Amino acid sequence: MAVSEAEAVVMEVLWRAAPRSAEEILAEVGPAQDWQEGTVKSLLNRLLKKKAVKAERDGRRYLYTPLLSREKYVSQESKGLLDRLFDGRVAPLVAHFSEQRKLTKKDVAELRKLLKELDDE
Amino acid sequence: MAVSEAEAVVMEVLWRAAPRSAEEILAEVGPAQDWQEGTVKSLLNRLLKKKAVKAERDGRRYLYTPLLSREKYVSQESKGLLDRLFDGRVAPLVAHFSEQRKLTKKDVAELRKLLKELDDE
DNA sequence: GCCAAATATTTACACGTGTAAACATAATTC
DNA sequence: GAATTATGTTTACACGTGTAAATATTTGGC
Repeated sequence: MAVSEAEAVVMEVLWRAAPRSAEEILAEVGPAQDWQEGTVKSLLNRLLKKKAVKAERDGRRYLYTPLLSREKYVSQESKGLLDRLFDGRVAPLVAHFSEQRKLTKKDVAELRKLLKELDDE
Repeated sequence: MAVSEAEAVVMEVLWRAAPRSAEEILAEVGPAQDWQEGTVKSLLNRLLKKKAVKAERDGRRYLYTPLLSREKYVSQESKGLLDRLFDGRVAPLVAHFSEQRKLTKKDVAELRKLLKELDDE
């Protein structure tokens, strides 16, 4: 089953650094999300059930570590969107952002570089 | 409230051509989705409630027309993904697909062209 | 050894979603 | 005009999600 959006917030914390305890996760995410301890615990337990994280006892608490990699998660999410909305093709996606004026100068520069590098292969 | 995934399937049909009746929508989508009539009706009613479509009577049935444009929907979805996973920036997204070898030759050619056109502005 | 603090586990609850069955109503056909 | 057909409307139900309260358990401190 898929990792939900709230669960992904917890995963992001763990992807930044792991292993971590529920308390540490709350400390990092609490301010932004305004969550209670119980909320984080529930999310962690659901992530455990989904095998997206594992837990190991550390004294009286657990430390959580991702089993699902960010790369894999990002791939799934991105591919989903691409397939659903852009017929699986990248260029139309970029064209869309271009039309929406969502390409920054930095984006354009980086895309140029990226394409150039593709040449050299 | 957001248009859900099953609802979006119905929207796609209406975006291809509208107005359309529930029956027509089912005919187009049924084979792929294996839905019953009632399912389509429910989805249409939810879309009505969300103001994503409007309905006008046509004899004994209704004809449905999108109120939410595909452009707008695609923008919302795309921006959501971009913000959640790529810090709102397009180049890293494309880099991701590049690393995953998801860029076809056609994509690359189109991206080149797109960048060239951005030059001429 | 008992209490309080820290932590985990269980249970909850409202809402959205996917999926339709059941029911209502209106028009059509015989 | 009664039965059938087409269509819409209401209700349902299981599951996931966001959010947590309630409860249980462990353990460190006295």
